[in-house]
Amino acid sequence: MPRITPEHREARRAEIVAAARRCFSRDGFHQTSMPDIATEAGVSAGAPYRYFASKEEIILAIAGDAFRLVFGPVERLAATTEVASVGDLVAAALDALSAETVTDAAGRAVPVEELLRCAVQTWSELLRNEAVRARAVEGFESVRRGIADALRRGQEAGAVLSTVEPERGARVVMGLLHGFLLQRVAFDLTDTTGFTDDIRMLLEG
Amino acid sequence: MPRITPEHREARRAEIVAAARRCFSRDGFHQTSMPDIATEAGVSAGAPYRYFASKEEIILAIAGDAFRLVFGPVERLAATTEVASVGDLVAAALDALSAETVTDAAGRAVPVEELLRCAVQTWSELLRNEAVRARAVEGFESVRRGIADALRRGQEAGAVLSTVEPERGARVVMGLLHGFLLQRVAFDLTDTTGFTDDIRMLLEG
Amino acid sequence: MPRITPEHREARRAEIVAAARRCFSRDGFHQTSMPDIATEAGVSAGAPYRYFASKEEIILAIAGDAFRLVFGPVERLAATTEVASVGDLVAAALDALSAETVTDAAGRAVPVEELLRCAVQTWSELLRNEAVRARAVEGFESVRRGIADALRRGQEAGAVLSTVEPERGARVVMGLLHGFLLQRVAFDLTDTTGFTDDIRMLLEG
Amino acid sequence: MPRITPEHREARRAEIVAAARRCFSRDGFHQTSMPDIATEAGVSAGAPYRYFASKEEIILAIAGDAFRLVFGPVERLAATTEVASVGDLVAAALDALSAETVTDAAGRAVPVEELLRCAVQTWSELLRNEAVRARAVEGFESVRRGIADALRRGQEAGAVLSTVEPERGARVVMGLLHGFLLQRVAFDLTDTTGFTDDIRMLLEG
DNA sequence: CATGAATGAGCATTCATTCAT
DNA sequence: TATGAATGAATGCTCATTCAT
Repeated sequence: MPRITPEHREARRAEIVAAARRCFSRDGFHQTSMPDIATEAGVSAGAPYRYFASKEEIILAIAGDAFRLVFGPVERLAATTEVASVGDLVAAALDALSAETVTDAAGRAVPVEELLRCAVQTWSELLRNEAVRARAVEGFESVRRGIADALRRGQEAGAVLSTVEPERGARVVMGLLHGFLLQRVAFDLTDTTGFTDDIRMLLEG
Repeated sequence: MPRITPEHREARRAEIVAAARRCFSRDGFHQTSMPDIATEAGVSAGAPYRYFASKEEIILAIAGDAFRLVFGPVERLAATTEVASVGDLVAAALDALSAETVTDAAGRAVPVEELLRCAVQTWSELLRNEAVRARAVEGFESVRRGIADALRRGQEAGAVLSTVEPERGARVVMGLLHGFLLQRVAFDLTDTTGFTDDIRMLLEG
Repeated sequence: MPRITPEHREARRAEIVAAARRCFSRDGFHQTSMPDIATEAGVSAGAPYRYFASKEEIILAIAGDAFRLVFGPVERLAATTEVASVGDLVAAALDALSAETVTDAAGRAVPVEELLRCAVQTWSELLRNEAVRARAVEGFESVRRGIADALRRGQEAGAVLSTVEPERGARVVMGLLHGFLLQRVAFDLTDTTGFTDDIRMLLEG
Repeated sequence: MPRITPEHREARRAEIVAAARRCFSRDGFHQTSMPDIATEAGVSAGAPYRYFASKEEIILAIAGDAFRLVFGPVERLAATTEVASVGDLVAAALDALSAETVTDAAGRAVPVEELLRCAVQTWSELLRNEAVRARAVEGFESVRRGIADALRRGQEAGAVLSTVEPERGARVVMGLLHGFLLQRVAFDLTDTTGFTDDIRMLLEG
């Protein structure tokens, strides 16, 4: 019989992840030391190792979150939204990405800004870390499939041109979303509405 | 009087940069040590310090190259191309990004793949390195201006909708280019033609 | 009044010692962690500390066992055997050391192989651990005295040369026993009979 | 062209080995930290890593020395001595082991006491370190062969019983030598002459 | 009594950088 | 100039031990 409840354990783990996310967001994966994370979490130097076998596992957990949480609203939207034009779809997705926080599986609010800063670093990491890459690709494909479905439904409803191939069209939409995210987090271009309007303009004339 | 000619010195510097680029592309900025770079360049451990004050300066040099060289062809294209539709512009840009190598200021061929892998890492780096950020923003704005000009010329020629605001429209085009580059280098989606066709389809119906 | 009986307590302690012995034999004193021992014993991480104040105390207990148990049969033999030649004595001792298991004070069977592997490590340990040294010396001297007595009885019976000084002759016999044990456990030379025959040959011509 | 001569490099390496030997002899392999070794050698914490890839490599080097140097005189003796009785052979060997120092390949004097204390620890180490074991077995077999040869020559000269099988007789002699070394270093029994006399007495009546 | 979570000092190792030659 | 040996601070990680429950 454990001395702490599974809930407590889960909460402690979440605190460490949150601390790591703050550190990574602020200083980067490689400029953050394990003692930094422990200090930020207010625990001892050894404590994180009771929840993660290595620093890489923490990075992996956060890389997974970055994709899952950031694109969670987009996926839900793509699955449920009324059939709409491509412009509507992109606009709705960017809108979903513009919240201050998103909610994780346990209902905790996670700052989108932190997640995005970690997500960009994940792109570097997946270049030579197979575990990170696998998680990123899985997240990417999941969102892409969701968007492709939405495009398909749009075509059935006549709101999307039937000449667009949904799978490939979804790739272009993903490109726009990633492109926007990069501009927002790395180049401080945070004007979502303007970007959305411009896309509509280009797409719909 | 110098014991080595400026040309020799410049060539030696370029060798070190090229070695660093190979290492960074293969192993990442932070998994590459200065001795690694020296070894890859076939010089002594101290040699790089005669050309760069620190590892950060090498990263900075390569970050600058990554943006300048990758987007150089796009800029030239935006400046010189016959006025065209937005689809044409994007297609031409992606086409330019699909070469095996680009040529640096001294006429040396530089593998695009290496540059792109460094560029993605630069996005991480600029999050907390002001010097890298400055260089990246400078490159970004330069390309964006070029594209905006091209859009303006397109509007004058009637090939681009006059309702598009060139500066902001250029931002969307940059988003598409970055989104494509990320997919190519991080998610192995290398089908340029398909991507281009899909963009055209979405843009032009 | 205790919640567990002394018997239970003693049994639990013996389990921990046995687990530690297996770990030490397999991985060495210093490559075995306290959690390793607890896991091997199937108890909690804190449990060993209710029976031993420190890891060193466990090592000490096992060091004592190593000498006491390994040489127990030799001592009994030296005390009880019919007077015999030196060759007989050594042969009988090596024979006693060749059993699969020996029996501890509480009647538990303990694998000789494990004890020997711990004994060899004890030789290292006693070089700088006074407590271990004391226990080892005590065991050594006890066995040596037993062998000296046997030699004395042999001399009285005319089976051992009267010119042999028993105390010092016993030291040579101990050297042979230790030398054999080392060869067996460290150099995989397990041919007891051959070794015995050769000793006889050398001793008795 | 190296900045230090190979001689200087070799000397530096030898200093580090000597420092490690002192530390290991005093505190044991596992109680000695790499910083301890560096401090003892009067060099920086990183310096040993320019000569040895890891702590294990230092242990390995010293394990090799322990066997080679300690038994070097014995091997030379076995190879060159006038044919003699087994008692003479053992006596000469123990005599050779009783010097204060032995000389390594480069002519440096190495304290025998230190080597022996390291040798005893090597017996522990070889139980679970294949590299150490290989080196130890190689040294053991080499000496044993030398002793077997000496026995064979003794038999030819009529000084050793022809019924003794040299290879196996050599094993008994090795047992006596190891047994003596253990007593000397671990049990403070340093009286070589007494031990020798007793062996003679037992062997030759 | 027993548990196992938590601690925090300690360790092996790396690496950016310096500087005597 | 160029070399490469040396430095030493910093890092990821382990583990003996404690103690609240």
